[in-house]
Amino acid sequence: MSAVTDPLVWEHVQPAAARRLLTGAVDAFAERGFEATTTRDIASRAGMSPAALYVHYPSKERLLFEISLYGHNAALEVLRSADTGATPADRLRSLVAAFTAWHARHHTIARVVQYELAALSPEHLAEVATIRRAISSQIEQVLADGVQAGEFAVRDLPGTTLAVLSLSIDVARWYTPHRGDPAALGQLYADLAHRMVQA
Amino acid sequence: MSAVTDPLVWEHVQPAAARRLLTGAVDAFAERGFEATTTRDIASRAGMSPAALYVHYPSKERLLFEISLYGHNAALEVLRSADTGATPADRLRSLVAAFTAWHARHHTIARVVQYELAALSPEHLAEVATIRRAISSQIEQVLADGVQAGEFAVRDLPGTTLAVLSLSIDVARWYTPHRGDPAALGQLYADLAHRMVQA
DNA sequence: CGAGTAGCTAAGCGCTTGCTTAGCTTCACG
DNA sequence: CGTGAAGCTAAGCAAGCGCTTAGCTACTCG
Repeated sequence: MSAVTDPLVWEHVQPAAARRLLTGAVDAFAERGFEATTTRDIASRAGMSPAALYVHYPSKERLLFEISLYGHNAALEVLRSADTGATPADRLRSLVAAFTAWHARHHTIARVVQYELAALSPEHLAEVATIRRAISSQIEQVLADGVQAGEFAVRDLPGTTLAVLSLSIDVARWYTPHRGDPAALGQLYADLAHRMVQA
Repeated sequence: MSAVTDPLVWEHVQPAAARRLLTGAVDAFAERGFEATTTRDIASRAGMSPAALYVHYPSKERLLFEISLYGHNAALEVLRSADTGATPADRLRSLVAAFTAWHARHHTIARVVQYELAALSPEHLAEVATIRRAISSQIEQVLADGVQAGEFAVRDLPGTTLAVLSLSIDVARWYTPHRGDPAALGQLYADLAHRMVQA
């Protein structure tokens, strides 16, 4: 049950106590949701009293925002560095494989990223929404390039973009480590996505 | 924002006051999640005092369970009556179109069904889990039939089953009425799913 | 050494939560 | 007409919530 988030991902968070609080919050938010998680729960996962949380973060929502912002940026970065390949087909396969594998490998972070948007303040939501649009554009561009090159046959470009993203995003909902290797899942999904669009 | 659930769907819930509470709960759970929804919120959507809720339902969780159980059964029923067609390809297209359109048309119910499982009691969760397995089997069987008939080329049957389901389920996360006609979306997704598996 | 600061805890404040109680009104039915 | 059940509300209870306060300890640095 208690899937403990890899602390290496959060090495940039200093001091260590702030990092322990943050990883505890990721696990709690992913397992039970933001609203069902108490500040006492987060603090006790970090081995501290509830008040210690407020030494490092001004509110529970701010903790969520830091996780969500970092997670969105990480996902976008994964896409940007995976947009490689000679043809649109190669690029699409690389993008989908990387995006899917990220959602599996970091499924606790991904769950917070994808399913706790409603708990963000309007200002914070607007900030991550910008990143979400960039993520979506990255996929849409490759599909458009593939159509232009005659490699892809796509009837509804925005709809198909959303479907390709959907496939990877939904991994965060159901994935657990016993469901297999993230990289293998990425390959399977790259194949499925490619077949969805190829001419 | 406040997408009001079609009361026609809940005609079997009697008396009318119980139905108003239930549709209010569906809307509130879909918009804000089970944990963020208060019994006062549900009651006020039904135009009643908080105590009136307990005349009709023993707890907030029971309200969630009735919604979730009904929603799961409705989704399974939609699949069972859509499993028609001469070939596995026709059957798959029909299943995916119907399942996808249901998630769009009833996206508030679907959101509760797909994203509030963690708030159910262990006993209630076990009950809906049975229905979820039946839903999954329905798709897996068609894919297996298609492979046997040589119509489909599927490397990883459980993985592909999950992917096909994923595509439709994720509709509940992002769909709003302004995103177009549920039936058209169903056709698009039927096409995408078919292409994912065809030999 | 002495002062300041960072990091923490015990205690608790004001408020909201799910749910209960007591009692009122309406209406079917002998 | 009288009685009981059904359906509702006003009021409120105990528990738990996010967050604050006051104060302690350990460490850095002039």
